[in-house]
Amino acid sequence: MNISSAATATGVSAKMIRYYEEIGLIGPVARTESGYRVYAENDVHLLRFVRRARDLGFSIDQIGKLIALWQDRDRASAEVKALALEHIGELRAKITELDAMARTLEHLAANCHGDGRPDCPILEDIAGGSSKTG
Amino acid sequence: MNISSAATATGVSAKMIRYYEEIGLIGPVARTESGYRVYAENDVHLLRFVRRARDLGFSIDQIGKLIALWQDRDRASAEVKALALEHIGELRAKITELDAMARTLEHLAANCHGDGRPDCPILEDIAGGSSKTG
DNA sequence: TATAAAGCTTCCCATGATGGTAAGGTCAAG
DNA sequence: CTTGACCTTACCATCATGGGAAGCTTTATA
Repeated sequence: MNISSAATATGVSAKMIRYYEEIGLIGPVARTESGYRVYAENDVHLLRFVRRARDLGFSIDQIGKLIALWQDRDRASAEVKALALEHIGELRAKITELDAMARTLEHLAANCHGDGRPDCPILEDIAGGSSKTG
Repeated sequence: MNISSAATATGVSAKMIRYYEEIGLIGPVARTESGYRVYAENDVHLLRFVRRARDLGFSIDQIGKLIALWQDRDRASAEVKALALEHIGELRAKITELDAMARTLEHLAANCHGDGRPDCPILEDIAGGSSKTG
């Protein structure tokens, strides 16, 4: 299977497949005599694993660890769980941060006429740097 | 006021102040004869504005528009509000996306023993690519 | 005053994950 | 045997930020 078939089969672009190989996330793959990459079932499984982990928001670095655990028959599930919980913590922290921004803006927007007049609590807040919204 | 005083006064690093100038977000600032940047009160206000807008998650591009509106006495607050609502939409969409990831992982982690055994629904899900969590 | 320390300037590199493009080799179909 | 589709590597761009080097200026100190 060539790289574009592997890309179609896994949802990982050919560009990213080469990148993952370059940075060592996945090992070097087999090549034809002329240098074309050749993907076997195992390689496709691995690429699907990476794709799914990316969809769950894991960083490349975390995915490297997940792959190592996945391929280690003697892993302790505690290690996997710890990695997942760490990532959940990052996600929840980011959500909290974004939600604070959104709530602040929602308060400001609720108090903005949104008509032809120039008065605008949104700009006043950003200019003033205060956090009060009502 | 030199660049590092301006940085301290606004919470924008000297590095970023130069960058904002370079990309045209803020206009070129006054210079001493020897080429050192000199910041007046107005410049400091503008930098604080940028800083606050960044804290609210606006992109550089959006901040450029906010600055233009801020400095336009004849602006319509509707334009500012539209910009804010657009950004709120982006924030809420991102939050929804991250929350879906977090909830999926929380389900998987809840079903993972997290002990010395290798069995792990987290890895099984990522490897299997299915979305079922229970 | 001479010298050292601190601060300024520009320029280049790196991040993380992804996309784009260009130049050149390869393969399959007509 | 040509054409077109596909592969390879190598470089550039994104977005916002930080790091560092080389060289000039200003300030502080002996």
